[in-house]
Amino acid sequence: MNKTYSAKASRGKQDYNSGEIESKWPFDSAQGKQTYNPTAIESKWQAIWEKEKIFSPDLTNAQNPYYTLMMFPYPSAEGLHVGNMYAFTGADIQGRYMRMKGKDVFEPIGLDGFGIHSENYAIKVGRHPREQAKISQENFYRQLRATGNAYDWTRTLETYDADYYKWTQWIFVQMFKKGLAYRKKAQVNWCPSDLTVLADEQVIDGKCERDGSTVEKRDLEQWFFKITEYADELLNGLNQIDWPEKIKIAQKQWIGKKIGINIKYKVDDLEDTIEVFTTRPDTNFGATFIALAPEHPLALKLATAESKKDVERYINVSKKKTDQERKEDGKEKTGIFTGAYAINDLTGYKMPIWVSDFVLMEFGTGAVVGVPGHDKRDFEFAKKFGLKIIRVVVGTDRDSSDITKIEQVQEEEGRMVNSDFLNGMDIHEATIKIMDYMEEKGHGKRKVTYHLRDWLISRQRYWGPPIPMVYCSTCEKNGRGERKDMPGWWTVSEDQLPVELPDVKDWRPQGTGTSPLANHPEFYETTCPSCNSSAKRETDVSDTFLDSSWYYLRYLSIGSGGKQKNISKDIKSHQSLEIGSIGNWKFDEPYEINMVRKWCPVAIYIGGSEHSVLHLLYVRFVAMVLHDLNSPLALPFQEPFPRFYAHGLLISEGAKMSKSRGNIIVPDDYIKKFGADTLRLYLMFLGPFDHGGDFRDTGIEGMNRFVRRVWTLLTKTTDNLQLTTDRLRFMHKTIKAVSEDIESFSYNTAIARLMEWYNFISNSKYQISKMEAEVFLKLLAPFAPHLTEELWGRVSRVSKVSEVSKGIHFEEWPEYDEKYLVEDQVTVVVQVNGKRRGEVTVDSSNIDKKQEVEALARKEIEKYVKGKLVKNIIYVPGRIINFVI
RNA sequence: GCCGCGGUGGUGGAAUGGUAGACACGAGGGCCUUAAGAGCCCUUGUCCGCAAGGGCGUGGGAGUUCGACUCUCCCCCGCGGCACCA
Repeated sequence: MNKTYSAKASRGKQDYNSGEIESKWPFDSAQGKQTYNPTAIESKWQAIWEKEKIFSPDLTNAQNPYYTLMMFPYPSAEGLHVGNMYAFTGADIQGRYMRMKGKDVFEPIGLDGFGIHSENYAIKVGRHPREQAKISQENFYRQLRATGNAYDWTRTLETYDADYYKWTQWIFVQMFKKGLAYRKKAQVNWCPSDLTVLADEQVIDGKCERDGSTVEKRDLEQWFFKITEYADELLNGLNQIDWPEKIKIAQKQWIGKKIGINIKYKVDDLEDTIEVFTTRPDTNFGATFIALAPEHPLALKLATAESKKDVERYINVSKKKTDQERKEDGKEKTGIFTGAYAINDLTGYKMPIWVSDFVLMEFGTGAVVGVPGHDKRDFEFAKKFGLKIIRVVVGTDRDSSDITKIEQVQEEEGRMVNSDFLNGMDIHEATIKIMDYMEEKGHGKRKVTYHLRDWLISRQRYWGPPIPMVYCSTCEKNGRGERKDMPGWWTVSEDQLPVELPDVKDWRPQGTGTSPLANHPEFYETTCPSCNSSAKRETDVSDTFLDSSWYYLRYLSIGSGGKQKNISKDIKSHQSLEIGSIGNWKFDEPYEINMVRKWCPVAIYIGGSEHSVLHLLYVRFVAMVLHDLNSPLALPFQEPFPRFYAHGLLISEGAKMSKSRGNIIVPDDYIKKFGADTLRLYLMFLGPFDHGGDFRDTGIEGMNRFVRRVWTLLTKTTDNLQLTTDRLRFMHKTIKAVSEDIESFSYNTAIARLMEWYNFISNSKYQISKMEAEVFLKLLAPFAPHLTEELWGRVSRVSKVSEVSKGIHFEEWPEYDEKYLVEDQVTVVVQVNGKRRGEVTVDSSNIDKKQEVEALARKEIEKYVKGKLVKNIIYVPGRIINFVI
C-alpha cells in the first residue's frame, strides 16, 4: 500500500517537477520567502486546517476508524501550561503518525470545566463560575490551537454545557434505576477548605487531593454509587487490558480483594456473639484476645458494671479523634478491657475482650481476633497490656522459642505448631483446612472483603450537574418510591432533563453541609412526579469525576451521524437550550450507539498516571454499567480503553507545576519566540515520553537551530541527483528507526535519528535530493506539523493536477526496504578476554566465514596474544570476535 | 512496613547480553565580522602522557558469562502508589 522509495522511484518522479503545477491545497502563499518565519507559517496553516476541516473525519463513512484520545484538561487556573502541552503533543504525534499510516484518525478535544477545580479558581478570582468558564474556554482553545495539534475543532465539548450535563444527569438516573445509586447516612470525608464531602479516592494520606487540607469526618446523608458491586469485574478486566503495569497494580491494590473468614465467638456467660474477620485463620490456635472498634455496637454493651465508665470514656475520646490523629496516636497502642471474655472454640481459651481504636469500624466486622505471635499490631497490643502470646507458626528462621520480642513476630511463610490437627502443615494448607473445619462446625463462614468502598458522588457545591432526583415526603409516608428500598425518591424523567443549574449570586460554598442551591426555593421547589404533591429537588451536585466518566462517548455524537455541529453562541448558552434538536444537532440521546459501535473502544488513550484510582477507575466502572444497560444504548464493550499509555510528568523547578508554587510555565511566549514546532520538538526531545522531565529552557535554542537548518537545507532541494547506496541506506535506516521509535513512544530517539540523517547529509556537503526531502519531511511531519506542511508545498508540489491534496499530513508514511539496510562491509570488533583491542572490516558476504575473520583479527591483536595460549575464540557473526587466553 | 519504578559525563539523555556515552545542551578553541549577533569548523567521560598509547569508568558489593549499563542475589540512595486493612 505504501510507497517504497528507491533510486528508481526517484528518477521516475522527476517528470512531475516542472514547477508549473498548481494544486488546490494552498501551498503558494509563502512562495519566495526564504527566511523561516514560524509565526506566519503556523497561524496560516492553523487557519487553513481548521477552515478546510481536514482533521474532522467523516465519522459515518470512515473506512479505518482510529480513535485517539487524550485526557481532556481542567481549564482552571491561568491556562494551558507546558506540562499540558507536553502531554497533548505526545498524544498528537501518535495520532498524526497513524493518520499517515492510513487510518481515519479522530482526535477530539474538550474541556472538563464543570466541578470543583474550576469553581475554586472562580472563587480565587472572584468571578461567577459561568463567567469564568467562558473566559477560560476562550483562552484554552486559543492556546490549544496554537500548539498545532490535529484536533477536530467541529466536535469540541465542555462538561458545563447543558447539552452535555443533561446526559451526565441521565447517567445518574440510570444508576438509580439499576439500584446502583443510593443514599445513606455515613461517616464521610469532609474537606474543611473546599467545604464539601470527598470520595475516598480523593483523600490522600488523610489530606484533600486538591488543596492538602486535613480531611475531617462528618456524619452526613449522601449519595453513593455502588461501585463495589463491580469490584470483581473491575479486577478481572485488568487482565484483558494493555495498560502500564503500575496502574494495574495500583487499581488492584485499591480494589483490595481479600479472601478470609468471618468467625463467630460466643461471649462467656452472655447470649452475645462477636464476629471477626480474618485472613489468617490458620493462626487461630494462637488467638488470645478480641479487640473491638470503639464504634462497635457491642463495645459498651459488653462492658461489665465496674468497667463501664472507663469504657465509655475511652470510646468518647476515640470518637473525637480525627482519622489522622488516630493513626498518629496509634504508634502507641491504647485500649480498655471490657471485663468480658469470648471463648476460642479451638482451644477453649477465654479471650479477654478489649476495646481499642487501632481497630477500624469500616473494615471487616469492626472487630479483630488478636494473634500476638503472628501479627505485629496484635503483638504491640498484647505486650503493652500483658496478654498471652502463643507461637503457632515456625518460619524459615527456624526459631521455635517463645515470642517475646517484636522481631520474633512471625507473619510470613512457615509451618504450624501448637495447633492440634494443623501441626506440620504449611500455613496455606492450614488456612484451607481450618476454614473447612470452621464452616463445618458452624463457627465461621468464608468471606471476601474489598478495600474499595462505594463512590461518594454528591457534593455540597454549586458548579456541577444538579443531581436529578426529587424527594417527596408524602410518598415516603405512604411507603412509595421509584425503588422499594428508597421510599420518597423519584428520578427526574428523561424528557425533563436537564435539571438546569440556575444562575445564582450566592454560589460560593457555605460549609453548612448543603449546597448553595439549598437557599433557592425557586430551584428546589417542585412537584412529585408520582403523586403531584409538593416535593423537593435534591440540591447537591455530582462529583466532577462523573462528568469525565463518559465524555469519550459524547465526542462521537456531536453532530448527528457524524455531521458537524455549527458552533453558535445560542447553542452554547444554557438559557436557549430546548429539548429536541437545534439545527442538525440531536439532543435525544446521550450518545449515538452506531457511532460508538464503529469507533469504540478507544484505540489508544493517553494521560497521566495520577488518575490511577480516580478517573481511570470510575470511567471503567461507568462503562461497565452502561454495558449492562437493558437498552439499545448498551455499550458493546466493558472496557472503554483497552490500551492506555501513561505519559510522564513535566515538572518545573523540581515540582509539579501549580499556581501555589508559582512555577507555572505557559507555552505562549516560547511559541511567540520560536514557534510551536520548535517547542513541540524540544519538549519531545527531553526524554522518553513516559519519563517526563524538568522543564528548563536551556536547550530550546539548540532545537531552534536545528529547525532553521532544516528549513535552509530543504529550501534548497535538488531534483537531479543520483543517490549513492550509502545515502539510500541511511534514508531507509532512518525510516525504520523513526517508525519504530514513534510506535514505542521513544520520540526523543526518533528526533535524534532525524538529526543524524540531517548531519549525514549536511556534513557531507551534499545537497538534498527531492526524494530525500520528501521522506525527511514526512518523518518529521508528526513532530513539526506546520514547518513540514509549508515545505511540503515547496518541495513536492503535488504530483497530479487533478488530485486534490490534503497536504503532507495525509500523505502515506514512507516504508523502508530491507534490501537497503544490508551494509556492504561491517566492522567486527576484536576483543581479547572481553576487552576491546581493535576492529576489522569484513565484507558482508564473508561474515559467516569464521576462519577468515579470525585470520584478519589475529593480525590486529597479535601483540596481545603473542606467547599466550588461546583457549577459545567466540565469534558473533558481523559483530564481535573474542579471543580468550 | 508492603508494592512498583529509577540511579550512566558538567546537564537532558542513547545503547535486541556484544565498540558505554548516540543525539543534543553547556563549555573551550578557531573561522567570518569594524563590532555584536547569526552562521560555520574543531575539541569535550576521567586519569597518566608532548604524542603514540595505556589505566579507570554506568550508585556500592558479590555472582552467572568468552563478554554485564543490561541477567541473579545482597546493600545504599531517589521518586511514585498503598498502609493500624485484621
